[in-house]
Amino acid sequence: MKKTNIIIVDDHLLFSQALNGLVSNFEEFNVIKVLNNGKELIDYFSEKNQFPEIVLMDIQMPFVTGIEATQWLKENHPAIKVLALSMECDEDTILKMLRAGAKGYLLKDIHPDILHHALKEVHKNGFYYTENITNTLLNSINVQEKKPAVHLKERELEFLKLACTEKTYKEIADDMFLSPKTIENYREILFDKLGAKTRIGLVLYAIKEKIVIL
Amino acid sequence: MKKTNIIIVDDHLLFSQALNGLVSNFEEFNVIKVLNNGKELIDYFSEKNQFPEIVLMDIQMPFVTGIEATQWLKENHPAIKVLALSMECDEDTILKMLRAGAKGYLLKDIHPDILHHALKEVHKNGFYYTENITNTLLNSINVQEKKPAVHLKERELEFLKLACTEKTYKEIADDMFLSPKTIENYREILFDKLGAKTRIGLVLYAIKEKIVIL
DNA sequence: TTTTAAAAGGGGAAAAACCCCCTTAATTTT
DNA sequence: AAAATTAAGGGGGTTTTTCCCCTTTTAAAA
Repeated sequence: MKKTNIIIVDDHLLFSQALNGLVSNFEEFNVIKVLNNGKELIDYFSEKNQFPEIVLMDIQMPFVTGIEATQWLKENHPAIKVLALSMECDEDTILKMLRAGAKGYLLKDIHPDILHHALKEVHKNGFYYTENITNTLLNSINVQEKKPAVHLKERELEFLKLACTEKTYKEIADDMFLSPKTIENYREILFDKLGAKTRIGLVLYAIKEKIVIL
Repeated sequence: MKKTNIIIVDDHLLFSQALNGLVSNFEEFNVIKVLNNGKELIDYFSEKNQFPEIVLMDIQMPFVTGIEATQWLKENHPAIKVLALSMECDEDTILKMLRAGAKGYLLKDIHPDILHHALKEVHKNGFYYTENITNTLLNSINVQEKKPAVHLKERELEFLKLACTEKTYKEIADDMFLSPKTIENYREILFDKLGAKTRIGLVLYAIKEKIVIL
């Protein structure tokens, strides 16, 4: 029986080697390469090398993070399935990874049997999602409890939304029937409240907090 | 043992009555009311009536749909759990319902035992999500397909990502080991390619196309 | 090998964004 | 009624961005 090929990407050598030994013992799987970071992964694929079916991907890595590498794989080798393997369990990281296209997300302290099962599932069904992940997804969809630390007033919100367009402040002032100087005031207030230093910062905040939806 | 109170909301009288009989036979549950549509549900809650723990909610209904009613419940009686019961299985409807706060989603042609199990789960854990639902959620998050009509080169992409930060072009130039004037070139090229007029436009494009993930 | 195209860099100027500190009027709090 | 807060507006400055048109270097194609 042909084994399913796997690549491991992790910058902790000790861990990645241990993982290598572990996975190599699973009879259905075969580790064809162990890489140290996302950069190496991209390099590996850029050369004409043997392609894996599954990549076991760490998240925090130097140069190119697991999130970026996963995104790159999604765009360049969409058939390859990424199973994230991380020590982070914060919602934000999980979501970013899933959005980047990961087919599963495991914590590093799980039992080897779980890993084995997850690998088989990913190979068979194309994904493996634990209850934990499902909950995270649902939390992210049921926004409600996400309390913005800062409370924005109506007019500030209005300005913020307009700041997320290509209008100049002068044009925004016209739209809001205010003087450009007043708009400058709103800008400074929001810089302060949101911890931004430039208009780009305002835009990033507004999108992140879903104040504007793209 | 105190039974868990349930309200059924469905405009198909034949079905809602049959469901009533069915659920009333589950020993842990008790149907306290059968309503015909979302409007009646809101009215019911607006009077001082006995509150249920769980609402079995149909989706397409006249006057106020199941989605609207669920949203209303989330805002006004967040402790009450909604289990959606529908004939629709299209992704969009499921997502809307989940976003409105439904704790589960079942198709009407399931086996009564599944309904029983789902009700117990919802009561115990607060939710019941089938694999189908999980997949829908993930599909909605992995919206891959839409390839940008424009092809961006590696370096342009790199610049674009950096443009989505609060760095000045000068700082971006340093990061990319290029002269600020070269960066200006990239900017102009991207303005042209992406139809942007300002840096804000670049940011909006990059986020929309998931070139940067927030 | 010439031609062509892409990548990198530049001058100069206008517009927009950013910064700090300040005033006035209205509203709210105390 | 006095004090504090908020909304609106401003002066005058620096920095950054935007714009247009141009040169050099490098790489690829004919």
